[in-house]
Amino acid sequence: MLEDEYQLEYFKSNGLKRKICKNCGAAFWTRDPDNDVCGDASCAPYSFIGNPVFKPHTIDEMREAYLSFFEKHGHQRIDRYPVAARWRDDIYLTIASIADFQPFVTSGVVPPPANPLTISQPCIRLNDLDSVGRSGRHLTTFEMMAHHAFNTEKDEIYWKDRTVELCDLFIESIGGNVEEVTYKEHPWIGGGNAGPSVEVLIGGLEVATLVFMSLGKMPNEKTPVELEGVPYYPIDLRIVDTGYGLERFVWASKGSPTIYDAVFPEMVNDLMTSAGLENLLESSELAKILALNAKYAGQMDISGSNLLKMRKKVADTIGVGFEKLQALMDPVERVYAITDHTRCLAYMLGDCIVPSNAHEGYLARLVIRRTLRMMNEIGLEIPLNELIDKQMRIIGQDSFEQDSSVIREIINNEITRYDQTMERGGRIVKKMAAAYSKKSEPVPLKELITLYDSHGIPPEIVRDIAAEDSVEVDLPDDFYSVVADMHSESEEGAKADPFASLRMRIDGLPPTKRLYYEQVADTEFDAMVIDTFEDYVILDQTLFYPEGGGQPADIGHLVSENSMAKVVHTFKLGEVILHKIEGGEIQRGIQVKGVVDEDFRQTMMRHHTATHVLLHAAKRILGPHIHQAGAQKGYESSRLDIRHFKHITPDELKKIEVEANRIILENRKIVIEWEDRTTAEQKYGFDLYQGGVPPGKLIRIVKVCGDIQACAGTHCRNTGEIGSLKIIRVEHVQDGIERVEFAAGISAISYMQKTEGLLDSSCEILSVQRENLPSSVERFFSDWKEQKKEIEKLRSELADLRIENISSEDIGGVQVAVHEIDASPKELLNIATRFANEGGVGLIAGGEDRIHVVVASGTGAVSAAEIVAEVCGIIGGKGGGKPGLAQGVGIEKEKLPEALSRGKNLISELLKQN
RNA sequence: GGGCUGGUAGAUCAGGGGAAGAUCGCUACCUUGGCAUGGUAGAGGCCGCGGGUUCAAUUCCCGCUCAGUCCA
Repeated sequence: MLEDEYQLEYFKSNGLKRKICKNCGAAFWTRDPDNDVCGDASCAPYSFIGNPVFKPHTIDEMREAYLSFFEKHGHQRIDRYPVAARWRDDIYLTIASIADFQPFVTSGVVPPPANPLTISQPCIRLNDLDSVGRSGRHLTTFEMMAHHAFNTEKDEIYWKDRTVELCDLFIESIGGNVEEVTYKEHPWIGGGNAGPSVEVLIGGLEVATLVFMSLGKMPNEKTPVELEGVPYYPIDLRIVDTGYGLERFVWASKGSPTIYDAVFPEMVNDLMTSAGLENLLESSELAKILALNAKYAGQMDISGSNLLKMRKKVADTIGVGFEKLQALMDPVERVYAITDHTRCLAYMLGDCIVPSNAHEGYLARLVIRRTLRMMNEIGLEIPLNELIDKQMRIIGQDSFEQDSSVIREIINNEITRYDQTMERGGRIVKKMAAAYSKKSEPVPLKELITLYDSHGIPPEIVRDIAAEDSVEVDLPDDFYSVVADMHSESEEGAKADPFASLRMRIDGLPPTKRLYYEQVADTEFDAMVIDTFEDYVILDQTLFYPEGGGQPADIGHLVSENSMAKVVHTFKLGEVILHKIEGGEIQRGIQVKGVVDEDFRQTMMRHHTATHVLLHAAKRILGPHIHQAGAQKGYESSRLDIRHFKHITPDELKKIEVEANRIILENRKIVIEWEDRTTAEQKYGFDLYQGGVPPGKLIRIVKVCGDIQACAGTHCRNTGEIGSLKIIRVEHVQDGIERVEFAAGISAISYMQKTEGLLDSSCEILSVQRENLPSSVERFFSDWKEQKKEIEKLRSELADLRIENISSEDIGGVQVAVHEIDASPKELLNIATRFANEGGVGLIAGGEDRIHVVVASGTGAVSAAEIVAEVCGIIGGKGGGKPGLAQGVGIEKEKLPEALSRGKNLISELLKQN
């Protein structure tokens, strides 16, 4: 394993000794010769509560103390990243400071923004949602203060000794005593990487983790280390990945009973008062309970049913009844959780997450709904909006991109929606409860799962509603895990890299020179064939744009002296561009002329630039929160997905279209520059990465009329070249994401021509002018409806008239009518039924090509279905129905008389039998 | 991205392979001095869209779409 990795010179020269914890057997380092436990809460209970281990700091003071400490020690301070990890496709939320630098910096593709650096990164983790508010220490949102150093063989910044030294120094700088600190050995594994790591513990609390990322799963020539049975290989880039829990430092500096009191003193106070719990705040009893609670919670995992166990333990220790304790703690815990959740929401919404039913938007909705439910449970009257607003003010309004008025609107939308869901849910539950009440059975687990999974009604609410009808509910403690398990069953493994063999093949080839950036207007170029295999050709340089950034690959031709090949696809693997060809013979080493399909390329360019223009226009019309959520260019049309919290109205769409075309008419110059990544990020912010995060130290910045993005696509030289932009439709792809489909340039014209074609052909059918089409269609539709009704009425009258002329005979006291009548199926039915209604039997048939047969029987003695089957069988068809009414069809008209008389005989036989 | 619900009258929903239903609301009339109410009659439906199976589809199957919801 990694034992040797912890034999630090720093430890030895500063008098730290390696010991084995007598409780858990883990190795740790300490200055205290009498200390024989590792210092983790499970081995050494919290001792800092009521007895702070640092000088008191508020959140802001502690953060500043940390960042300026590391600045003083040669680190560059970096602004925080958004909590929505939009530069990652594997996670939705920023869960650690190092997440900011994954994957490109940590894999060595992109240099870090500064080296070494320090940052305080707000992180959101929803894994322990249930423990938040209860354990005294769990939070959904926390700031991970960190310093990172990225070491390569050429450029060694610092490694383990210096990291631990800095940790000691920092602790001292805030008034901590390093004699009380233990460093616990704790090999770290995560996300394909691994390395030694130490946990920094003081007063029973883990306040920081120092990770030394130095191993990776990818095999290389170096000797691997085995961790948990998996070999890990030393990697070139060794990263100091530290994480100091800001909130925990503040907590340890105040020694309050819970982390919430330390971090949100003002919020907790206000909420307690609003919830009518203000007198509790004074009580020393509560403080004692909370401290005890936090202490035990530190020692055990309180998820699931463990929470109850813990509460019983607390109740026993202080000699209070379990029920009483529960009643006391419930509202307090809710207050804590609400305090935490509203800060979480402030960050989520402030960083432009829009609630939705998918992706990170769903997580925001989840937190909103939890918060609303808890607010409801303790009868908080303050609107959720105000709480979030207040959190944003405490954090500092400038830290957020999103406008607070937009957040207000979003929250109000969510509340309405939640109310609707609950109302709908209430009805469903009521109905279900009634059903089980009748059976006098409890509502089974299966129903609860359906209610939650498909209708969003939490089982607790089902229980409460069902209780009103005194129906029990079969609700296990681990309900949510049961649901989670059910979902995880259908997961699939990751797909294999489809290009693995190609990658091997092109390994060692030089990067292809990309001409398409410099020679934007050109479509022809000369190149040397560097390699060719299967259908692929690799050139030393190319004008063909490879698929990427939502822009499809260029197509065209490669021409050699004696052959011509069609280029059907172009794509990039690493730095090498591959051309897929059809037909023709292209050999390695020869010179070729490349010809890019001009019309295709120009259309792509227009569509690409138009995408930027459209985004900017949407931002102007809808508000500053508009972000790109995805984009795809095409030949006939392209689409742009934008984040917005409600449907775009037709009126807004028109305005956006006009605005976009205005920008085109202004013929604004498009500026494209390569800039240093770090400076660009500082200058323009993370809005740069709306279309994804490109790798590289230098990034290509595209500026279109105030819209600034890192973009690798090909663009027009000025907005006028787009020609025109026509919005085709807006589609609601998922909650919080609207997809705008549009066409630019000639494609826009083609689209309009196509639409006009539809209009014209419709007009032609009705023989009306275009401007009269809507009114004509309306008239036709309402006429159609009216006439339909009129026809039905007339038919029924006709049937009335006809029936008077239709004879029936008395068979065994029953009126039987058998006739062929030329009428529609519906009318036949009408006539037949009239006989049945008076206790008789009607067998009526009619029609030309398809002969419909209807039998209606008003007597139990004759089964209509039986008669119809028989009659239809004779005329080569089928039929059936119920005993009282049956229908069928047949095609052999010449046999109808025979069939009818057979039917009549059958009826009389049946009647006589009776 | 995946799973699960659902789309039927203005609203809330029932039904289910053989003539589209209930409740509330709406309109008119009756009861009353007037109102609440009670009674009677009536208007109001491409049973989400497109395809398939079937003699017959609102109902079964497939695709789409819209809405809801849970999970990653």
